[in-house]
Amino acid sequence: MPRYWLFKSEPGSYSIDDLERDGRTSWEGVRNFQARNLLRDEIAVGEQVLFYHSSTQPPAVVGPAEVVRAGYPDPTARDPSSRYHDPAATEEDPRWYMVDIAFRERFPNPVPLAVLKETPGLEKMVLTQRSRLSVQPVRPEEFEIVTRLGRGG
DNA sequence: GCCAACGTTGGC
DNA sequence: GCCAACGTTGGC
Repeated sequence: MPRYWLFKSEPGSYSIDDLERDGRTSWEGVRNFQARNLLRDEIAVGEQVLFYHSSTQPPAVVGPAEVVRAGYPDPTARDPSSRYHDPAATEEDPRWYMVDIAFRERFPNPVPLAVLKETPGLEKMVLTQRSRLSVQPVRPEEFEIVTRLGRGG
């Protein structure tokens, strides 16, 4: 049973435009243990991801993407020149993980956070309850509702 | 720019 | 192992 996820990114850092241009990308830089555990252990190839723009006006889900490579060590953790460098990461214990995702679609109608908050069926979304988690699970019915809104229906 | 929420760190 | 201090995220 495939599962669904939501990945947050500040568009100034990496946006849906960047993903569309690149085709695919590695989701580096996640430095939160709960999110790390999802990336390392749970998220599987073929699963769908809602791409969310945070810290922007308005914050919104901007389109779906797809997981094309499952969890593997995030090399930026061991790169001293990276802003994501973590001295605690070693080859034996990489500490931080990432997955690769591919562009699938850009919503004609990005779905703002305010709309998510007032849409029936989305009351329990992790996004509105534990908003700071940058990689989070999405229920199948939530994915369905959000993609319908994003496609304009 | 403010500030609430909350994850992480470190002293004890 | 607790918990206060601190830092970061992210909506507003």
